[in-house]
Amino acid sequence: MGDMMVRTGEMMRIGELAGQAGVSVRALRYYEEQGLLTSERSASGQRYYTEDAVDRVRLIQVLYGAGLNSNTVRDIMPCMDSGMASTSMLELLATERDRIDERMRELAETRDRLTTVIEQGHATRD
Amino acid sequence: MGDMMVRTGEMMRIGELAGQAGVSVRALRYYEEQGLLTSERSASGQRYYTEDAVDRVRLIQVLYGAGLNSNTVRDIMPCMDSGMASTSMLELLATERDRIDERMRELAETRDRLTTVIEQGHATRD
DNA sequence: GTAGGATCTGACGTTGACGTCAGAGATACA
DNA sequence: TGTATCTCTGACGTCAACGTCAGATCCTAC
Repeated sequence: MGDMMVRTGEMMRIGELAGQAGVSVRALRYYEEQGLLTSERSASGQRYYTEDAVDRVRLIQVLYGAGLNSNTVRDIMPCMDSGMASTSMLELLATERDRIDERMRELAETRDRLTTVIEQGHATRD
Repeated sequence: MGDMMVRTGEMMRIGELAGQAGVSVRALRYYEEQGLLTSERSASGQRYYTEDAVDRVRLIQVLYGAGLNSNTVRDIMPCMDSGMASTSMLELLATERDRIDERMRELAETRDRLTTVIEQGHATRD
């Protein structure tokens, strides 16, 4: 069965992809379920991935980390790959970027607030 | 019963606090449950708050927004109020501040990545 | 004193990105 | 050929910060 696959030697199975990308096997299945990641299947249904899936998974993680949800990630993944985007895509991208900027401003404010308390605390400790 | 309360005139009930602080009534009860917010109770069990509860609730929101959980917020609230902190508190504060800094770095990276794609998209559209 | 809104205490529901488990088939290696 | 490990598909569990609902109680205004 294995030799019926094309380019088997160059491909990896889900466990190795999980290891290389630093996520769980469950997460990879979830990404596929959400339409964020595709895989070739062997005749018996086993998933096989090419090397570039590693970067793709890492990108998914990064976008999730920035607070985007599955739907948004699915929408913008194509133009992250291709570098091409329609006008509406560009708007979406800009919206998300602005959201991230706003989030960073909030975080900066909170950090400054913490810093103030820390400095006060050090000053009080004399 | 009402005239058994002290300083009733200066205090507000939960609905008004929710309105002034911009959160839900349910959220305020949850904060109390988590030990983040206290209230005086009337003989019949109604919650009453002073004006400064508004700022306290907003601070809770800000800290939640920065990704801190209830336990951490409960731990650092005292020194946010008093400006005084023990050595271990200062460490906790610094840890959280560093976490926020790290988070901001991640966000900046993602934002730059989105910006690159946006600029590529605009360039392609000629 | 009574209608109507505000508040009370449980207690179950929600959401998203997975974790975890069960049972069965697939693969790799001695 | 055996067997240890990996992978498969459901499907239910988790966690945090609340949302929502029920039924009872409270407060305010007329």
